[in-house]
Amino acid sequence: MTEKNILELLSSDESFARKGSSQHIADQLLELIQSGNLKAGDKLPTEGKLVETFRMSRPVVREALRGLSIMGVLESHQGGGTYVTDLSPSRLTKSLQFVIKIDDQTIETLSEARIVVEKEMIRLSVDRITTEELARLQSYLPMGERLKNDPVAFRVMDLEFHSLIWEAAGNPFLKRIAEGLYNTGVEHRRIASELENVLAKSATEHAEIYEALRMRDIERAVAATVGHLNSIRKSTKIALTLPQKEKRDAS
Amino acid sequence: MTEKNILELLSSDESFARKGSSQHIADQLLELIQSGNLKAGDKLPTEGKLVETFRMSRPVVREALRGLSIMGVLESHQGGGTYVTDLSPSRLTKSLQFVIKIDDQTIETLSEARIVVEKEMIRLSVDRITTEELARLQSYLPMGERLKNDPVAFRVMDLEFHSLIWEAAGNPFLKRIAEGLYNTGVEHRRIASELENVLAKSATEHAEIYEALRMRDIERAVAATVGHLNSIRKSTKIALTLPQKEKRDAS
DNA sequence: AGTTGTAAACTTGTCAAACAAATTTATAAA
DNA sequence: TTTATAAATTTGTTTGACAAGTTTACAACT
Repeated sequence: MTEKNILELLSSDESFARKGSSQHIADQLLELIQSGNLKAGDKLPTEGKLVETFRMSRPVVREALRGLSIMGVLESHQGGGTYVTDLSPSRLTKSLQFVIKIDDQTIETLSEARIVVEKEMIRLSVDRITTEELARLQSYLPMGERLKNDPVAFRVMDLEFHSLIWEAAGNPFLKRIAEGLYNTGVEHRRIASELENVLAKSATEHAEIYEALRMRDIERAVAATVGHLNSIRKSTKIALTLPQKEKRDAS
Repeated sequence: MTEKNILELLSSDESFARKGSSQHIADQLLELIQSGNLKAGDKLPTEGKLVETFRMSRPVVREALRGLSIMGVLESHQGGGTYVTDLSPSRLTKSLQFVIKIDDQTIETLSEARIVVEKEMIRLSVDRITTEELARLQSYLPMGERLKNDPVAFRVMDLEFHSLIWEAAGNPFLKRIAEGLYNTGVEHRRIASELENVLAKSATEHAEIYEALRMRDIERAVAATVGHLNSIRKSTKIALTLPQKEKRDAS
C-alpha cells in the first residue's frame, strides 16, 4: 500500500483530530496494521505528512510514533524514515517481559494457560504431523544433548522444536497464541535455564514427546507435553525464589 | 517509595543521559517497576523533576511517558500527575491484542481454535465459578429469550455472558486469548445473527451451559460449550456463503 | 471554630520555531 | 558508468510559551 493511500485512510475521521490525543493517533495506526492496510516492513508517511493529516502538532505525532516504537511496533531511523517492524510476537512481547510481574501467581496462571493450549495442540499435531516434519523434529534431539551446557543455544533450539510442533498442528491462530505464551515466559525461563540439570531434563522430555508423536500415540503425547510444561513450571519457580533470598541478604 | 528516592535511583546512570533517547528513559522506568522500586499505583515524579534528573528536554521525557502510557504501564491525568497502573496482565496485553488478530483465516481454523481454548476454560470455570457469578449468569437467560429478535442487543448480552465465564475461569492470559478469538469472529457472527432461529438456538444453548455449570458437571459443561461453538460455526458458514452470491452478482 | 468560595500554584496537554544529525537523492566530475 | 560532493529530506533534540485541569492555600462567611 502506498503512503498516499495511508494518508487518505487516516484523514477520514475528523473527530479524532479534534480530540487531539497522541493515544488516538497510536490507536488509529494500530488499526491500520490490524486491518492489513499497513503491513510488516511498510514505510510510514513522514512526520510532516502525519502532522498535516491529523492537523496536530509535531510533538503529539511524535509521542504516538515513539510510543509505538517503545512497544516494538514501529522502528524509526534518523533521516531514514519510520517503518513497521516485522511484528514478530517475540519483539512485541519483549518490552512486556520486564513489566509483567514475576510472582508465583503469574507463573502459575501463565503456566496453566500454556498447558491448556499446548495440551490440545499436541493432539492436533499427532494427527497432522508429516513424516518429513517428524524427521526434522528428530534432528533436534542430538542437538539438544550436545547443547546441554550452552543455555543460549539450547533456548534457540527449544523454540525451533516447539515451533515445529505448533506448525504441525496446522492452525495459525493456535500457533500465534502458543508463540505469544511462550515468549511471555521466555525471560523467566532464561533464568531457570542456568540451573543445573534443567536443560538435560528438557532434552530427555523432548525425546519422549518426539517418540510419542512418532508412534502417533495421543495420550502418551499429551502426557509427555504436560509433564514437560510442568517440569518447566517447577524449575522456573525455583529459579525465581533464589534471587529473592540474595536480595533480602543484601538489604 | 517516595518520589525523592526514585529520583536518586534514576540519576545514577550518566551514560543514558548523554545518549539521550526516550527509549532509554522508558527502559529505565520499566526496570524500576520490575525491581519493585516502583509499584502499581505509585505516583511518578513530575515531568519537570524527571527533566532535571535525566538532563534531557521535556519532549523527550514526555515521549517516554507517553510510550509507556500507550503500553498500559502508566496513566497520566492532566494536572493530576502520572501514576503506575495496576499492571494487570490483561491490561498490558490489551494493546497487543491485534497480534492474534490476523487476516483472512478460514472459519474452520478460527472455530477450531476457539473450541480448543473454551473447552478447557469451561473446565476451569466449573471448578472456580462462585455462586454469585452463577446468579449473574442466570440473569442473562431470560434476557436472551427476550432479545431473540434484537440481534444488536443480543450480541451485547452474548459477550457479557461469555465474559463472565472467562472471568470465572480465573486466568487473565486465557481470558485475553478468549476475548481475542471472540472478537476476531464477531463480524462474521454479526451477519449470522440476522438469520432466522440462530439467536433462539443460542439462547437455548446458553441455558444448557448455565445448567451444567450450576450442577458442577464438567463433562456436561464441556459438551454444551463445544455444541454451542459448533452450532455457531455452522450458522456462520451458512451466513457467509449467502452474501458471497450477492457480492458476485454486484460486481 | 468550621465551612465554603475564590484565587494562586502546580502539573500535564498542546503548539510553534529552530537547529542538529543522519540518511537519501540529485548533481557533477572523473 | 562510476564515484565524489552537495543539496534536500527526515528524524532527533532543545527551548519557550500558553492552555487546561487539579490541587492547595487562604480569606471570607456562617
